[in-house]
Amino acid sequence: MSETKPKKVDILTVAKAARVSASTVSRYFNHPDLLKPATRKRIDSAVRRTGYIRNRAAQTIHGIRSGTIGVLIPTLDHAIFAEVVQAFSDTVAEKGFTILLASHGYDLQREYAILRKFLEHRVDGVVLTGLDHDDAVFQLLDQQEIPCVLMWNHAAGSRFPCIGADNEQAGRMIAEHVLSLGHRKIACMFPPTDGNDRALARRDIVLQTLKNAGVSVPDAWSLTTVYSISESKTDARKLFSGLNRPTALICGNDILATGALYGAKAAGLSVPDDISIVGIGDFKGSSDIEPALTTVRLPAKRIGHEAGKALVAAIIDQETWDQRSLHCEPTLMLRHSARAVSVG
Amino acid sequence: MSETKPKKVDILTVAKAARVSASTVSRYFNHPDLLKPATRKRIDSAVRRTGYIRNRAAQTIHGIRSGTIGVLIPTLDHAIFAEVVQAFSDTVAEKGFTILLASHGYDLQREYAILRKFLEHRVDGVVLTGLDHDDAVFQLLDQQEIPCVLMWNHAAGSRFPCIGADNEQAGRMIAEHVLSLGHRKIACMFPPTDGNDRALARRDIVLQTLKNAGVSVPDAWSLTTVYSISESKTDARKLFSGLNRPTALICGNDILATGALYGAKAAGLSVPDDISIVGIGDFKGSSDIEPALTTVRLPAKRIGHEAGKALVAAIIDQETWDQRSLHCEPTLMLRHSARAVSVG
DNA sequence: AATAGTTTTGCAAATGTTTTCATAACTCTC
DNA sequence: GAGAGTTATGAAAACATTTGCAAAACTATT
Repeated sequence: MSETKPKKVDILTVAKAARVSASTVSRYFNHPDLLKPATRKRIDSAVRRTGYIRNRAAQTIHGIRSGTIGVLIPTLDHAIFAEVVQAFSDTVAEKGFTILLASHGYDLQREYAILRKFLEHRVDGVVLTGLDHDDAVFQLLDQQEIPCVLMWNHAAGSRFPCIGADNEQAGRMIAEHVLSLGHRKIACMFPPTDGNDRALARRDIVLQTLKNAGVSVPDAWSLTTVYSISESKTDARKLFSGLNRPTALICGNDILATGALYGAKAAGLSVPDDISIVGIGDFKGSSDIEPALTTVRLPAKRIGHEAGKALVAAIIDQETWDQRSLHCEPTLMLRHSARAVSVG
Repeated sequence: MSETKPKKVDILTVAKAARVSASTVSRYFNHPDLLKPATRKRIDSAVRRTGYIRNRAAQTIHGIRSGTIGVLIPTLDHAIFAEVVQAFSDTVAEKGFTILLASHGYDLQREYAILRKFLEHRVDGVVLTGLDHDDAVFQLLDQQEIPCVLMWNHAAGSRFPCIGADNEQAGRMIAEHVLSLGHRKIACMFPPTDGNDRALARRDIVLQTLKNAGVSVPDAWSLTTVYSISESKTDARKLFSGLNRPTALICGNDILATGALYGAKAAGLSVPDDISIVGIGDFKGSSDIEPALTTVRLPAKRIGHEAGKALVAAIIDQETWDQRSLHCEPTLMLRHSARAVSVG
C-alpha cells in the first residue's frame, strides 16, 4: 500500500511548503496561539495546497488521545440498542470523538476479546452494556486504567459508573400496574437471560412482585421467547388458543409485546377486551400501534446521551470527574392495550 | 494520562522478560514461522506475564494496516441501516477488522467531514451508503487511493463498486403489482429525498410506472412523510378520512407502510377490504403484522454481508480484486395487505 | 576439524508526529 | 544604541513498533 503511493504528504511536506520546521506545523494544529499570525497563514495555505491529512496514529503513539471511544453492545439488530448507540455517538461526536463499534451477541467471552482489541487501538474510553461482565473484563479495565461507563442499567454501588434505568423498578412498575387492574391470571413472556442481565432483572422482579401479591404464574404461562416479533406472535397465539387463558400478559420488552398483539389478533381476540397485553421499554411504534401499548418507558435517547457526556467528562476531566452514576427514571405509559379485569 | 501510568508495558518490556530483542518479539507476532519454537515459547510466556497489549497505532505508522474500516451511514436510528451495519460488521470482524461508525444525518457536507476524520485514523477502507455523494467525497477517495464500497444501491457503471439492490427495480415491481391488482386510484407516501437517493429513485420510478399505465397521482395523494410510524399513521389517517379516498397506498418503505396500517385501523378501515397498503423493504415485523404486509424485499443482511466481503477483498487482495459491483435482487413478497380492486 | 549452506537473531534505521530546551528574533525602556 | 524581557521558532530526542541487512548460531557434508 505504502509503496504504491504516488506522493507522500506528511508534516515534513507541509513544513517545507511553508518554509518552517515540522515542530511549527505541529504547533499550528495543537498550540496555534504560540504562532505568529503570518506564520499561521503560511502554514494554513501549505496544508491546503499539499492536501495534508493528519495521522492520528502518530499522535496516539505520543500518548496523545486517539480520539476514539470503544462501544460494545450485544447486537445492533435490536432497535433499542441502535437507538441508544445513535444518541451516544451523536454526543461524543460533538466533542470530536469517533466510535469503534462492536457487538458480542450476548457472549461475554467474546466481549473480553473485543475489549482487548479496543485496547490495542488505544481507545480513550469504553462503554459497555449492562452490569454483568466476565470478571476478566473488569480486571483488564482496572489494569489499564481506562475510563469506562456502563450503559443501560442502573444499580447502586456498581463497579464502574452506570448510566441507565433501574430494570427492577421498571419490572415492578409494570407488574404492579397489571395487579392494580385486578388481574390475577397473569402470563409472562421474557427473552432468554444468558448474558442478558437486563432481561433477568426484569423477569425476576416481575415474578417476585406477582408472588408477593399472591399470584403464582403457572409454568405453561411462563414463556421464554427470543427477541423477535415473529417468535412472540407464534408463542402468544399458542398461549391464547389454550383452553385455560390468562387475562393479562406481561412481556419483557416491547418487541415481544408487539408480536403478542399480532398473535392476539390472529387468535381472534380483542385487546384489551379479551386479553390485556403490556410491555417494557416504550420502543418506537409502541404508542402508534393499534391499540397503543401500555408499557414502561426506558428513555434510550437520554441514556445514550448521558452516557456519552459522562464518558467524555471522564476522558477529558480525568482528575476532577466524580464517577457518578445516573439513574434515568422509568415512566409508566398508560395506553390502550390493558384494562381492568372484567367482572363478567 | 501517560504520566500517571504506574507501569508501562511495551514491546521492550516483553523483550527483556523473554531475554530477546524487540525485533524478535515483533517477529513473534507478525512472522512466527521465523522463530525457533523455544524462543516462541519464552516470548509467549513473557507476553502473558507482562500483560502486554499491542499498540495498533505504532503498526499503523509503518503503513501496516490499521485494522479498521470506516462505516458511514445516514443514521443508525432506522432499523434497516442497523440491520445492514450489523451484517457488515459481523463479516469484517470475522477477518479481524474493527469498524469506525459515524452517521451524517442525510447531510452530505457532514459526510465529507466525517470521511476526512476517517482518513486521519488511516482506516483501511470505507463503506458509504447510497450512490449520491458530494463530489469532494469522490475526489478525496480517489486522491487517497483508499478502497471504497458503496452499499445499499446498485447501479451499473457507478464510480465505485456498489453492493445493493436496484431501487428502481424495487419501485417498479411494487407499482406494477398494485396496477396488476386493478388499482387506478392510487396514493403514494414517500420520505423526504434530500440527501437520500434511495428514496428518490423509488419515488420517481413508482410515479413513472403509474404514469406509463395512465395513472396520475393527484398532489393531495402524493405525500412526503418523515421516516416515522407516528408521522405516517397521522398522514395516512388524514388521507383515509378524506371525502375522496384512494383504493391503494404505495409507501416508500415498510416503516411508513406500518404506520399507514395503524392509521387505517384508526380511521375504521379494514385492510385490504377497504384500502390496499403496500411498502418497500420487507423490514422486521412486516410479515408478522396483521394483516401481513405486501412489500418488496431488499435483502439487508445479504447486502451488508456482501459489502463486507467485497471491501475486505479490496483491502487484502488489492492487486487482484476486480472491483465488481453486485446486485442483490429485490423480491416481491405477496402477503395480505393488498388485494384486487373491488368491482362493487 | 573444516567448510558450506541454512536458520535465527540483533542492531540500527525507519515510520509520523510531539515536546523540551536552547537560541534567534522581536519589543520596550532607558 | 544598549540592555532586559518576551515571543517565536528550530533541533533533537522521544513515543512504539517494524524491517533490512549483517552477523551469530546451527546443521550437514567431506
